[in-house]
Amino acid sequence: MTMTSNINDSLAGAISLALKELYGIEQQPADVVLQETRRDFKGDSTLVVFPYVKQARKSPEAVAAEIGEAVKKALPEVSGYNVIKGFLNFEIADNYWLQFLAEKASDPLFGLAAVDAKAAPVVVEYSSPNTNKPLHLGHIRNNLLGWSVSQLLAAAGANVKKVNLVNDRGIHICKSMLAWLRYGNGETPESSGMKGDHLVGKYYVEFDKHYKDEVKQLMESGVEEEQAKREAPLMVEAQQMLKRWEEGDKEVRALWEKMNGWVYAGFDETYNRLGVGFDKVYYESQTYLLGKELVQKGLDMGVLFRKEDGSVWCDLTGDGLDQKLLLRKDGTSVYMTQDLGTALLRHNDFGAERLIYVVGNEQDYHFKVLKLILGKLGFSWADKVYHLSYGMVELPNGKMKSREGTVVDADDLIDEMEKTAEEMSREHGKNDELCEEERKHLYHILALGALKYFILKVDPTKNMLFNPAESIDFNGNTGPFIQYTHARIRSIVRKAGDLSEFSTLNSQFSIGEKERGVLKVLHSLPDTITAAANAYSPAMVANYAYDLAKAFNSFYQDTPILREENAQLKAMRVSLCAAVAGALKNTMNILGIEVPERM
RNA sequence: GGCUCCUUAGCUCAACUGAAUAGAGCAUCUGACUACGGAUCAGAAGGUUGCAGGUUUGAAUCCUGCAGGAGUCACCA
Repeated sequence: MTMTSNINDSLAGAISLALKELYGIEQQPADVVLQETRRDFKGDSTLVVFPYVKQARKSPEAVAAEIGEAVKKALPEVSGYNVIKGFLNFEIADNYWLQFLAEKASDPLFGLAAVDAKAAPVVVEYSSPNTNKPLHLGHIRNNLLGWSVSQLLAAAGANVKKVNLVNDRGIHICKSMLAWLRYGNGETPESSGMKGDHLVGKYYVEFDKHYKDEVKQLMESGVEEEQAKREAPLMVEAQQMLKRWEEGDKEVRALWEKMNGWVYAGFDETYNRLGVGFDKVYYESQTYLLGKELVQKGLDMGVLFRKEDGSVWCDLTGDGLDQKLLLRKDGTSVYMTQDLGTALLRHNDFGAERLIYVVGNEQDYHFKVLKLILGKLGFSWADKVYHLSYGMVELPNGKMKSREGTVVDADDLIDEMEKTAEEMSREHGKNDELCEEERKHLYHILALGALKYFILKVDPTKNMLFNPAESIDFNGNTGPFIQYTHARIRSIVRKAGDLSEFSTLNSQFSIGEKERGVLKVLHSLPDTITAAANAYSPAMVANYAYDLAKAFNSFYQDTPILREENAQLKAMRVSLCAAVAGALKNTMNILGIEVPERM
């Protein structure tokens, strides 16, 4: 006998049938809600019968008992049931769990859906940095989320394409360029020994400093603040530079290319360390013109309008919003203009089923407007745009502020984590067999395991607090705890050698509570991945991996595995170990976290 | 000020579409090692789920009001 369906599906089907036969209640199997039986009660799967008692015209206890009896008769996998108030707890036979282990959980790809490469892709945009300063903690959450959500959707069967949209043009870039010209003395990454993105960032800060001085001086000479900000010579010059850039001025373009090149080299290094990547990279410098064309089209269609000063707007007052600027009076484009263009381009490039944007919740308004304007421009696919809006990262002493120097730099943070991982490993590790290079790699994956898990375990939609001290913790609900569990299991499996696969046919044993506990967590993996993908929530996967590791550790602590004398039982336990290791590896992989063989 | 979101143990976080006694980790305290890897496990303590109402057989979850916090309302991105 081979297993065809999941026990919960069987239960739902049988319950649906029983409801109809006993009480004439029409309830589709898909609508039958089953939940895991709470630890304190006997059973594996629970049906709450309260919703049916009114129609059944019987007491909750009676309804539960009648359904229980009918389901038990219908399904051989149900070994029994018990009723407590309106809760019907089904008990699932050992054989079901053993068969599940042998036939499903042992598959290295258990829980992962096959990807149809021909299906319309789901395009995930994430990272999308500005090229005027290096990546910081906020970008880290974005990058980890983007990568992980992509992995997650793929695990659920989607044909995912990861894209990055580099914001390589605009007034902010001009600020860095201008400051470098003025104050840089020809400094380069080579001459300074600085990473390119950090060097350019330094001049962005430099601009701000001098600009503020100018504003202050103007105000002291009696100019109003607003006017001073607008008319400070540095600002005027930066704007002129942007204009020259848009006109294709050779000198400006050459400098722009040089400095952006520095930044890209720096970014690539950071992306590599974070273990993220893209299928396609867009540059706004190559796409913003399309946005301008769209604006012209909108004007022709009459859904946009031009003001007297020449600026172009979209009127959204009918949608309860404001008017939105799309082109400045000097004809240069703004953020929204570009995003309109890139959305169209991306739609044309991929014929996407969904366009997902991993962008912070500070831009909720922007995306609301983006979808509205796309709709007004007549694009039926506007509703395929999905803003995966994630919360801000805060520090124990409040928000990150560049002015106050509280920005946590991505590269520094990774350095810190790696140092700590090395210290921890030297103290606790069992890695004598590893060579120097392997050890370096180990420190790296432990450091990133800690960092990634710390960030991804939190519900993406919520703001989170990043406590540096806790993020490098290796105990409790952390990445390294799960990595450790994996390494330990792999050690057992290696020692077990090639035990012949256990067979459920002649198994002469019953499974213990701890084993059943682990099997049940394993069993819920496919459902967890589906639910997590629907919710775009790597956090659900992270918490799953932790639950599995904990269930396993508890089992491991008081159950002999290699010391077990009953060969069948031993084989089953080794098989269980291997299955858990596989599930940990796959779920951590969704989070972008590598698991080591030893640590 | 308008709009959006948030508030769960001392701290950081869970709780899938409303269901049994709201769960973990950290920190604190107590146990378990000549170990199939102790970076572990077992246990104790810790809660009026911001406050006040309402809907429901049943509310952390849904509705209303209030308080506190965040974001946004740019010719920045």
